Amino acid sequence: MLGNSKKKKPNLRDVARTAEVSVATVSRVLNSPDVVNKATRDRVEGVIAQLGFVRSAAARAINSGRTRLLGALIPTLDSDIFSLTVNSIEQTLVEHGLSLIVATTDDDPEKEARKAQELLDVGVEGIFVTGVDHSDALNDILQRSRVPTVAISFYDAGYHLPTVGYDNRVAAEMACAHLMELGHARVAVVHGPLSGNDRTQARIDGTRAALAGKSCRLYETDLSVEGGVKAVQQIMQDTPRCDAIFCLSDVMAFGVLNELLRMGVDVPRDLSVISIHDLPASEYTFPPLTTVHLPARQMGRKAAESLAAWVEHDVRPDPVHLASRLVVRGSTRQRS
Amino acid sequence: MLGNSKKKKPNLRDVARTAEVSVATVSRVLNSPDVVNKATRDRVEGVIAQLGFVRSAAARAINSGRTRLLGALIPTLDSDIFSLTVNSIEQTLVEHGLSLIVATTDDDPEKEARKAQELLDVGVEGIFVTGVDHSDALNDILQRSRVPTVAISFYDAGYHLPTVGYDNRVAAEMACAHLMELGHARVAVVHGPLSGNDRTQARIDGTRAALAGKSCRLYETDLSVEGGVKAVQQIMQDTPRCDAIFCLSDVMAFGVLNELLRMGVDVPRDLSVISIHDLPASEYTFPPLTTVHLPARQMGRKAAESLAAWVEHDVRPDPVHLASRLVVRGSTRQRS
DNA sequence: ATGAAAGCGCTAACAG
DNA sequence: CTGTTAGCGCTTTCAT
Repeated sequence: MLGNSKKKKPNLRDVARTAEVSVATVSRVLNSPDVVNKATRDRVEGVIAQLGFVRSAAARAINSGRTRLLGALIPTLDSDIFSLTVNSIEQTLVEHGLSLIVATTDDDPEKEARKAQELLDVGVEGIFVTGVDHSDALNDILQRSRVPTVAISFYDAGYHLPTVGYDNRVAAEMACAHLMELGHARVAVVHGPLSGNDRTQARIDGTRAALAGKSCRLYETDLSVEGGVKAVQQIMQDTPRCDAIFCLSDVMAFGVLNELLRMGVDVPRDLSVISIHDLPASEYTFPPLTTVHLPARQMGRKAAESLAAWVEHDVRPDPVHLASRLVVRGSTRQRS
Repeated sequence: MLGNSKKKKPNLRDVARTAEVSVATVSRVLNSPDVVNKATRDRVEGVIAQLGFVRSAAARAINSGRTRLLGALIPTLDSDIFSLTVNSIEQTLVEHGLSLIVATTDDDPEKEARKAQELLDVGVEGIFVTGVDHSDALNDILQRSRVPTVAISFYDAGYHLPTVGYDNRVAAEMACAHLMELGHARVAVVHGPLSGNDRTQARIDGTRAALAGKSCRLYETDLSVEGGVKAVQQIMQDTPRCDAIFCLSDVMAFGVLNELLRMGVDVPRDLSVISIHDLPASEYTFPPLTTVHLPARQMGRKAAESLAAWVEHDVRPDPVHLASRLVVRGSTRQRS
């Protein structure tokens, strides 16, 4: 119980005084201990421990010009869609001695711009943004601050910021190709909200292109398990005779699968279900979900490495394309 | 395109110089605009915009002694278990003008202590820790830094830190009580790793107490959907005649339900399945999962409000108990 | 209403 | 090896 509860936090000078050395010496035992006489060092370290001294991050930052803080603008952490990636980003950044501030945007461009400014205000040295479709406000803020920024979840080599992500359009095309191979002609496409979500838009574009000529009907719903459930109810009412349901995200597919089960529709006998994402749970649904694998964790790692390098060594990273691949499991089968 | 790409970031002095005023005036237009002559203010604001000046967070922090940064030590963001809470914490903190740094610990006490130190090093003013069982190292660090800290996911009024959470033991008891009401006597308990996880331990304690006298067998597995799948395989081999499976977290229950389905075991006819958590997906499993609702989002909000108040107004918050409640859905039924 | 100047806590020359 | 001292960028009296 050394807690001098009431006293203010001790600073470098306090330590120096009670250790009877100069502030420079204290600073040295903190930053390059080996340069300091063992005896003095021990004494100083003793005092530091005794006083419970902690260097002020602010003061360090002001001198070094570095905060070692990075910020991430993420739509939401409310589903596995982004939290896997954020988890991976954080773990990778630690290896570089960097910390991560998360800011959720709910796919609202205005909120995104506001939070970007807040991130800059707290002094982040780099930012992760999600997707490539942003408000002018955000682009302005990013441009004038000149803070290294990488865009994730979307690969686009021509984008003005380095992107680290997958080709959402191609992912959709892969799923559609599989559906067509299986002979499915009438497909219901279940997707989340379009506003502020370029990933969804790209997937829809890919779907439209791949399914050209076939009967394809779009169902917009919440990007959630519940959204999938609702979509199925709608679909069975509108298009009971479709061959397949294509969900633009596994999260909705979970709801679709379960609701179909509840309704007594046999997947894949009566209907194929396919999706995009391949979340950890997708391998264990009933039936196991056929889906296009998007390497969310790997994306987090790559993005973190790219931004870390940019921030640390001032090298603007090249865009990184992460290949997606179709994982055929039990929820799709040849049309009978 | 005002981007003087090569130049260094402008500072207060630069602004003052080009606006032909003193630094004090610039500082004023930034902090108390109304005190400054409209004309001067406009001019200064113009220069600020023109130069793309952004105040240094570090310098502000050094003066105010505030960083407006909070840190959260979270086991993982790899499942909905904590990401819902983190999402909610972040959203609440924004309302208080605070930012959140996330640090994942993988339920590893050592890593937790290390990350706590890192959080302090970057200057957080407050910390969220998960659970109440921590290494001495962490407790030391927390104590000497005297940084406001609240513990979440676990309610314990007697803990040395304010807790905001549920009574994990009671949650388990509620589930068991339901099972007993239904006449189930042989239950298989599926739980995640115990090491470093006091929530799990408390739930097991509650289970043991509530099920005293009944046949109850424990199955430890990964805290994941896959973990649930594996556990079922084990259970069906060991204890094929059990009446019920009690999962200590919904995440595992998802796997249990799906694997049972795959095996052709009818839930709830052949077997009841019950769990703890009530994640967004739990309402839509097949059959819908009977589970003890843990208000994860509300916990995030409460915890954030508590810590924000502590940090801002120096009022140590009281512990907050969040009631859990049994949500009976379709996965349990009277033993026949 | 505005300016001059003294710090805030620390790092980094530069001397000894 | 250790001390002196000049900043870092900004806020904040205290004058004017």
